[in-house]
Amino acid sequence: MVKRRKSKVVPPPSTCLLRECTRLISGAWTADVIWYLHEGERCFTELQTDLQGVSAKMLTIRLRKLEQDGVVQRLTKLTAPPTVWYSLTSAGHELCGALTNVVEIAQRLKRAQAVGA
Amino acid sequence: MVKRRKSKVVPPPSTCLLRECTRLISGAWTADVIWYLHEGERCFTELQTDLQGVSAKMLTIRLRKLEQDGVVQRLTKLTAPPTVWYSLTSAGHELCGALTNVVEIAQRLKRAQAVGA
DNA sequence: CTGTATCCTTGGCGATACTG
DNA sequence: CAGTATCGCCAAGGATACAG
Repeated sequence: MVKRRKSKVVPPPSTCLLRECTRLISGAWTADVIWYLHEGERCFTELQTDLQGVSAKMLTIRLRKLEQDGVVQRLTKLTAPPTVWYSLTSAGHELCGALTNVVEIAQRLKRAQAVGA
Repeated sequence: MVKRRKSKVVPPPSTCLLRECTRLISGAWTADVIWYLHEGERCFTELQTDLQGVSAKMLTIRLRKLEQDGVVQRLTKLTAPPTVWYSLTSAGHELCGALTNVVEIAQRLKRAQAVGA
């Protein structure tokens, strides 16, 4: 059953250019995954440790989405206990760099706020 | 009543540096507000029109938060029907620039994805 | 080890009505 | 015009258990 009250799930494409793009880094843990992957190749449990508090479910979802978006690469190594390694693509590294700029500005704003208030 | 089951609202400050920063641009319409404000000073209803679909409540919340974060400025003009003008601070413009970089990368990734799939 | 499936809670956000 | 207050829905995401 669809159950639409008015017209909820309406994606007006005009103003959504930005939203489509911010969707790339939206969601809990997304930025964190990119951040920790920037430090180098990591396997699943390592990431889960790094992100301290993320559930396996969310980590999987985020990694799948980022892989699909071309931000991270998945590499299965057929070792005795098979492990999977994740790393950033070149675009992923670029994205991380751009994100870093945002973070810097955010930090500066936070400091300014702390001084001001 | 606080009602904690395990230890839900735990804000471990170590890994949360990034989250604190991404929090700045998180939430529906936040990026859009910054985006449209970048084009110049806008009043409340103009923004509401620009953002096509935002409720007054959310717009107010976003503007208040962005103002509090030092991203936007609020200026009340005591005209006959009093109007309020919003604009980006200098930091806000920087933030918008940084966001633009992210958007560019996101667009490129989207094109690559369209080609690849 | 690396996930996947299910259940359940929380709060983000839309809708609506009211105020100065 | 520029908000504020209240209600309610729904989806994001945490917890847990299970699978390859």
